[in-house]
Amino acid sequence: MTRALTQSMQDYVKAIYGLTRSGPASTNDIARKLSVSAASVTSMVKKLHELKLVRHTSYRGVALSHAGTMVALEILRHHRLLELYLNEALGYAWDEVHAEAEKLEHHISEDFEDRIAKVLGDPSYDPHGDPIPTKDGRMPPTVSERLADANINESVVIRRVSSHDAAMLRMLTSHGLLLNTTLRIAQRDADTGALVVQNGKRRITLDREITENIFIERL
Amino acid sequence: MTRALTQSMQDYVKAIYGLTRSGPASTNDIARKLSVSAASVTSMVKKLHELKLVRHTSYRGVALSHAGTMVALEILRHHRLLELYLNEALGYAWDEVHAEAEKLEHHISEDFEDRIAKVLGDPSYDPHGDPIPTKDGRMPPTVSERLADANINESVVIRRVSSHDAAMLRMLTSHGLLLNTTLRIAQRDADTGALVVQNGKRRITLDREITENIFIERL
DNA sequence: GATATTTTTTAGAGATGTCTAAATATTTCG
DNA sequence: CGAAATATTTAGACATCTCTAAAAAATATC
Repeated sequence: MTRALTQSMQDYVKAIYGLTRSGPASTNDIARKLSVSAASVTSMVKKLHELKLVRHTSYRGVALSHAGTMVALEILRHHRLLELYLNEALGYAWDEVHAEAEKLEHHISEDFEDRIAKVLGDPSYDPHGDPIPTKDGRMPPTVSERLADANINESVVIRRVSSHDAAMLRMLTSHGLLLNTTLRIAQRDADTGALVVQNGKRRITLDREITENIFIERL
Repeated sequence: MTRALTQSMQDYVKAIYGLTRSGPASTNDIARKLSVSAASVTSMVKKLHELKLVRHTSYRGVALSHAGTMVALEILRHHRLLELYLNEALGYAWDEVHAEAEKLEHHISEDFEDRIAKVLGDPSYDPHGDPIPTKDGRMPPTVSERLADANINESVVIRRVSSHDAAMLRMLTSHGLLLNTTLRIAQRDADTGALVVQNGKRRITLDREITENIFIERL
């Protein structure tokens, strides 16, 4: 902890982390993700650059520095530990945890973080199957294959649903598509990419937007 | 919930609540309690007055309106439920709960409040023995007799320690002076008002500042 | 390759909540 | 009672984070 970052700064760092999985983030991307104007992003990015949390060249996009990445991972650890805690200790459903964790993540102490981690048995994954960064900034391994890319007739297990869209999560729940559910790919719509999957006796059609956010393990 | 109050407004409302147990609060009192300048208080009080949360006449002190009191009680409910939750569910000591609850109280949802209340069995008292306001703004009964006013040779039970001073709470812990501990008043220093109390085999001297914050039940 | 479109940045302003310094009101006390 | 001390308010400034509008740079299109 070099110095206290404002909540706003933390939100930007977190947003940039999420947007730079593959290459630098544009000003517009960040603005869209945070629902602020592009001008606001430019000015905040300038501040983060001065704090050495991001690298930025005008008109060329933004990337986190090592220090910035560490900050992002710490926030992500808070967020995902909270999600799991809300789920396991307080009975929140997986579609409810995100919003509450979002509000709390900036306000818990290191001590609180340590205590809930301990109560949870030092967990590696949150209720969506997303990895919880360790205290020293390492990321537990995760499956990276998308349901969208599975083959017809293949059997797969849902290991991660990387979405904060509560409506989508509830829809999956209603069809019995939870973490660790095994399903078989029945058919694929050549035009839209939508998949029909077989979950036990149920057949469910999932459009591409959904199948791209579901990560699987092949059987 | 008429509208969202800023955290700062909530802090002022809470401070005013705590200062108006007996008569209106002065600008200076509020400034001292919140560690801000008197000028800041004047300007914030003006805003709270416009929101109809306080009554204020220039140079004459501030009091909460009914609406303001309801806001204060809701914040207090959050705070004390959190304190108890931290204590019971996460193993925080009674001297550690205040600081953490202080940070979280503004950021939990109604849903979170309801869930921890339920887990705790809808409790009426926090780890210091302070009453937890009900959801509809009623205050559970509390003892109001101070240890400071107990008589020599009287036996009393500690029912409430209304202090956020962690050092004082740790000192009490170290002498075995916890909630529901029975003790006997051995002697009183006529000058300073300090009491010597007998807790089992231990004799402990408590100065007036402390005995005024310990509330008791007479036996 | 010049022009049009899109993206990003700069400039300047507004809201919030804080401050200090100065002015004004109230209270205390000789 | 009137002067001194204290308390409160006003005035004006500053930091943070946001915005819109306009300018500048980069990219796309004909």
